[in-house]
Amino acid sequence: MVRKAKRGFMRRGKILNTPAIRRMPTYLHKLLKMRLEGKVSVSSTELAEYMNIELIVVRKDIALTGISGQRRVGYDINELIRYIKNYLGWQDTISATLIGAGSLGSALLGYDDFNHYGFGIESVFDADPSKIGKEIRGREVFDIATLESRLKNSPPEVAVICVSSAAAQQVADKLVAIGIKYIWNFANVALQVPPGVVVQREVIAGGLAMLGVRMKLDREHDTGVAFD
Amino acid sequence: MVRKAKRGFMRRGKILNTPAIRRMPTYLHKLLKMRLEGKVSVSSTELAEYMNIELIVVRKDIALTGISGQRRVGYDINELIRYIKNYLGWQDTISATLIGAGSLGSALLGYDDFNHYGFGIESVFDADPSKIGKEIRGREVFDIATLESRLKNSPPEVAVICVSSAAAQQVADKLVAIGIKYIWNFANVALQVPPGVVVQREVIAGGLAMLGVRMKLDREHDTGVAFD
DNA sequence: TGCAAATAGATATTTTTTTATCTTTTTATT
DNA sequence: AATAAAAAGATAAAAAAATATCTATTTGCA
Repeated sequence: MVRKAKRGFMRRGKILNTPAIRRMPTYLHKLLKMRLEGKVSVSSTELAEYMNIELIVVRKDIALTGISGQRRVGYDINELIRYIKNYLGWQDTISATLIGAGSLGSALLGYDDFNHYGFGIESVFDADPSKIGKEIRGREVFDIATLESRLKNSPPEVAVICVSSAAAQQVADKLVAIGIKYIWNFANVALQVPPGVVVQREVIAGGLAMLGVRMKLDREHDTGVAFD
Repeated sequence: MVRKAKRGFMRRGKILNTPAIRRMPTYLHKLLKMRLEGKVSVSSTELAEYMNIELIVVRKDIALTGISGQRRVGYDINELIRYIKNYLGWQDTISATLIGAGSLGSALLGYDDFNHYGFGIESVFDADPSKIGKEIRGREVFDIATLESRLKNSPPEVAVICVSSAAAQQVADKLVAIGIKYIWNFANVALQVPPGVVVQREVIAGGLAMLGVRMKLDREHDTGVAFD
């Protein structure tokens, strides 16, 4: 029996497969490594074994990128790298600024894969006088008070927030003010931003939550249930 | 991991609602803050507005914890905190060791919320001679060569891997050898571990992938589609 | 008192994601 | 050349997650 929805659904056109998108960098990392090792093709079986996930998931994910493989052989590694990057919008370099030069910010600056992913952090800001003017991983740390004047003329596409949760909203407001539309937020707060501004939030403790639940389940009775 | 059902299907006794579990720490963080501010009850409406997600999602998530709310009022904050912690298996302290005292490891050591979440990093190991013996965030860094002798008698429940991707598998092998069953892996590799050992992997670039896809979609045609 | 509004709780439906199964192609082997 | 096996590709089904809708309860207020 069909019951008519009052206002119907906004069809999204099936564009954002979140879990699949999140798996892509892992494929990419492995593929880049395989390419360095001189390999030229890869099967979904191989990737599934590496990732410890079901073969069919890998095939579906790869299909999302639109690539064609060769039966009985697999996919051309170079081509697959290109297709994944393209699917993720990583074909050209994404310009970024980092706000917060603490240990997390420093870790991100040192994250080698960003080079391969075309993610370029071009400037670093902090409010801590003991950090301003110093270099972190080869980049000068600017006073956050100068953020507007330094960036407003050609703001980067993305801002990465690595400040304390107490300071994050204030930082976000500044970023919005200079026209930044994409924020990657590592602070432990849900930022309030105007419509049109996209916030991608990283909740570090999310993984700990998964671990906790799994430990609890194991304690209760051991099951062979897979989880991610 | 290979779960082969020739025909029909296997019923999973337990359900793991991954997205819901990952949202829990965010609720928890907000609730802890509200409690500090002296609030005693909270409605799902309030939490939904804070999180920028649908009200009904919040209600479903809260229902998972098994708490009962009061109609027209909401949930008792203290009680909800307790229920969420319990749902996540965070009611007692989880003992942990950290391998890798670089900037990411340091960031985790400084992550205040872990205290509230009952996650206790009790020891820190590194292979870098320039770090061994030094203190990081008040903790002495031990030589990873001493990992076995120091931990084998009473291994912590969880090990956090914050070493380079090149070293991660080797570290994981050591951890498995001393009987650690839960690994929280921040290195950019899929670790190979024996059955029974649980690896929770944090893929930092996953969020960047989401951002990239969103930017691409916006470029192609501006839509008002929400995403996470 | 009675009504409106806010909210939890329950149920139903839709959409998304994962998993299963079937089909085709290609390669290696006998 | 025939055959078997490995892999992609296609289709179908099931499970998981999100969303919509309905119901009951409580509170504040006219």
